[in-house]
Amino acid sequence: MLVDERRSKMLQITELQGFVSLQQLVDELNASESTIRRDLEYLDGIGQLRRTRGGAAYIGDSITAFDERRDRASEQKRIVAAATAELISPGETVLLDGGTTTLEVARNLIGKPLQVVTNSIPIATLLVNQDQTEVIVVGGYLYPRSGVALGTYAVETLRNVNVGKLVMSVAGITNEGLFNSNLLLVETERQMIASADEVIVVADSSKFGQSALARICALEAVSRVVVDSGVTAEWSRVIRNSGAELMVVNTE
Amino acid sequence: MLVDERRSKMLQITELQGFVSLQQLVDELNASESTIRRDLEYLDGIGQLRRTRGGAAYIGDSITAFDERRDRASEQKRIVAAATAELISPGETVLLDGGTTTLEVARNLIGKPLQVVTNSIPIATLLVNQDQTEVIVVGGYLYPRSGVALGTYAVETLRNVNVGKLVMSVAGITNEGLFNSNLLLVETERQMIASADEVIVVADSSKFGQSALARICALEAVSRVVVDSGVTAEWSRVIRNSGAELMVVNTE
DNA sequence: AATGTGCATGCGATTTCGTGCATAATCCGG
DNA sequence: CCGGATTATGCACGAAATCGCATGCACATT
Repeated sequence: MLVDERRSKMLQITELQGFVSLQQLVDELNASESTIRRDLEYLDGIGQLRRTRGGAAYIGDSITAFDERRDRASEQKRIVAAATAELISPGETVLLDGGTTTLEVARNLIGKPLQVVTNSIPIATLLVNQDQTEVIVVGGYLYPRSGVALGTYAVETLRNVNVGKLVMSVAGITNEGLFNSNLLLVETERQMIASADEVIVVADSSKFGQSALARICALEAVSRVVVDSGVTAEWSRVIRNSGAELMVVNTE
Repeated sequence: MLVDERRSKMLQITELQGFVSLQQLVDELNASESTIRRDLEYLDGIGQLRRTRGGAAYIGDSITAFDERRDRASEQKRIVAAATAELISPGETVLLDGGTTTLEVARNLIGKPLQVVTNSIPIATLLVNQDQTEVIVVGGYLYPRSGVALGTYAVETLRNVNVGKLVMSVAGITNEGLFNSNLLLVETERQMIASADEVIVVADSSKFGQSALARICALEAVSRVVVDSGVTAEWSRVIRNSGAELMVVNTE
């Protein structure tokens, strides 16, 4: 491994986590403790990070202005997201919708060789520097706060795309189908569904029975639903009757 | 294999990966270690890449360019970027190309009510949460490390866009016109120019006389050039003769 | 006081670099 | 077409930089 390469990876790890222990760097970079210390000394010297006892901390000027530590997913959401990521095999082409849950899924996809299509800027930011992942970003009007591209341009681009699997989250699931609370978003998601062979919906059990402003599609359009173990037997039956495969993840 | 062909491939490999080991170049190009060393020496000499122990690193607009020490050059870049931002009036629609310089311009646009179109994920990330700024992101294949969307999708989207001003940076400026080092990037930038009423080029004086792999356009296509005060009288004359307005920013 | 953890330094081993020189390829004027 | 000149390439070897291990010290905890 080259010197610059190693130092660059150190910074990447540090930025992603905020803090790193010296030991973690030793493990992940396959270098000796001394080498890591010397690198830290150098990087601290040029002001790229700050040494601390036992490791280092990242300093400011975050290019990924999305504070990933802010919208940290709950433990339960993380487990469901990890299970969803397991459904994606290396080499696949997958379309990731925006949202904190799918962002968490994306985190669990790091390291797999994949082609990822997304309209979410946070997801694109997360994956763009992973060498195994090829990222195609869907353009459009950027919705503030959530950082997802919506609208005509997004729909138009998606129309020219075809992917194996779509991973999306929703605001509500009822007998009538899937719901979300934003019309632009729903319009975009409809095209996503049309562009995907298989539709995977990630939801937590509280979403069942919840309706929202706009209906995305019927349950029949869904191939698979991933949910935490809080889901009731009744809703499990509804989902299975619709033809979707239900995957309940143990989150106790 | 021809000399230029080999060196061109070296640059291509280096740009794509960010780092390249000498050994990898030896293997992939079927040349001896000495030859590669001499090529690296040459390419480093003309500023196309940076030699490092054991290999080479890509020079250029990369969002992971951690080695950018806080020297006078980046201070210059900030001043020039700030002056460029002054050219943009509230209410305008502006297209921002990717790159560290244009990112710096974007920082100076914060607070102005604007409609910003960009193919740069870092710029989109920076501006998406500013209430006064409406962001339209251009989709496409995300180029690793620099975080800009390129390729067919990007060109296609840009074709349907029209903006008042385009702000772009380049790798080189000669009598022949503007140059950049990446074919996909150049293809996208050509469409940007076609979609803009006014083309503003931001450059530092060291770029003058520098050529690169691919030509973007002739000087006549440029409306305005912003540059630091290191530019020579001769180059100033060349630019003015081409019909572009030259804006020299005092960076002493 | 004993123990544990982190840090800086010195030193030998290893890798990489630059240079000199011989050989091969290419160019060019006649 | 040819022969000399120029340039490019490959190999070898001494010099220099880097890496990893070991040692000793500082500081905190038990």
